[in-house]
Amino acid sequence: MSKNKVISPFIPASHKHQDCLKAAIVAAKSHCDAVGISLTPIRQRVLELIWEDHEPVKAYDILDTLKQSKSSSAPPTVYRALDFLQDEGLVHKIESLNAYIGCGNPRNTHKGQFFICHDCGFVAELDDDEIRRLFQKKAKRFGFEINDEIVEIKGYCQECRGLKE
Amino acid sequence: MSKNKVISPFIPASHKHQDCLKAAIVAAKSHCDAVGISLTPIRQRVLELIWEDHEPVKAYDILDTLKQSKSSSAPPTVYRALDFLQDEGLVHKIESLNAYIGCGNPRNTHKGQFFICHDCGFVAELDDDEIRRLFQKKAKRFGFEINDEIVEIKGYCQECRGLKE
DNA sequence: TTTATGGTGTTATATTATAACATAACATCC
DNA sequence: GGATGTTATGTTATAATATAACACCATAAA
Repeated sequence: MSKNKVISPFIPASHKHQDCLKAAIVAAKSHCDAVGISLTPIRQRVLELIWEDHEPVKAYDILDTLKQSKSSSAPPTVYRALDFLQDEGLVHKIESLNAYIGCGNPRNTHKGQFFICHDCGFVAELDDDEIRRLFQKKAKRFGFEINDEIVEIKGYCQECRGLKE
Repeated sequence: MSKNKVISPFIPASHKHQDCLKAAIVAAKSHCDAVGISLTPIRQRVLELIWEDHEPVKAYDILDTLKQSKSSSAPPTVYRALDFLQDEGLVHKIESLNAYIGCGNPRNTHKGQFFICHDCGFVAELDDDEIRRLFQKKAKRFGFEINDEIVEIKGYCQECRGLKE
């Protein structure tokens, strides 16, 4: 089966984001139930904070927020939750920003392709086999066996480009 | 003009690396001369250290080496040199490794696509328009304007795959 | 009841990168 | 020649990101 999915599109800043967040939590819960692992309160809270917006979130920003309600929070609190969420495909790290973004399509293995707007910070995620096939084609030429891919494309989303005109 | 260049291929570990290093320094000097900027001793030394190998090099490893011959070296010494070298396209940062790799094809603007071997650490660099065109095609669908791309593909090079059999 | 296991608490530290200000060396130009 | 500008470097401090190591506690399995 070939995937050319848009996992997270760019959506108008005006959208009702509460729905995105709720859907993400529901999906996360059902994923964890299905796999038999536990979305503990800390992990769920971290995931919620990451889904506060469609922008990548920094680990220490998460920590600052956690501390407000739970003074025992420390860097390992956040990084452990992030590790868990990343392992489960609920969150991806944007390497070039040292920041973390929610994924609405939890599957253990996939790595997305990210489009990141410089202006609004929104991130769109694709899960696109056409891109992967092209990488495979390139790799094959010199006998390289791919097992991980990082694709982070920066620029300006449609909405922000409109504002600039 | 369409580019489908292999900027740095995977080459046998047995190759005569001194030649790679020399060529890189010559290319860097002529680039800097042409552009009218100065490859100072510090900058050249940092570039040489990065070209010690075809593996990405960490900033603080560079610093440790610099300190051996020049005790005044400090983090800014290295990061300033790295900034200069990156601006000139002489060095690229591998975001997912927080490490820096030499580029034998200095041009101010380009960003390569990197293939990184998990085993030997070698990095191959492409400068490939077919990949860029595919990104453009994807971006166009949702009105995204690309101005920067990060592509870091991990896996196993031919030589290391051979060793594993 | 013991023994694993998974999750969290806690302290400390490692790693990566930048801010801010001072100084030096050299060029230009009145 | 002296003022000024520019580029590069020196120096100290600190910010930002991430992990190590060990203690503790609950719950499940044996």
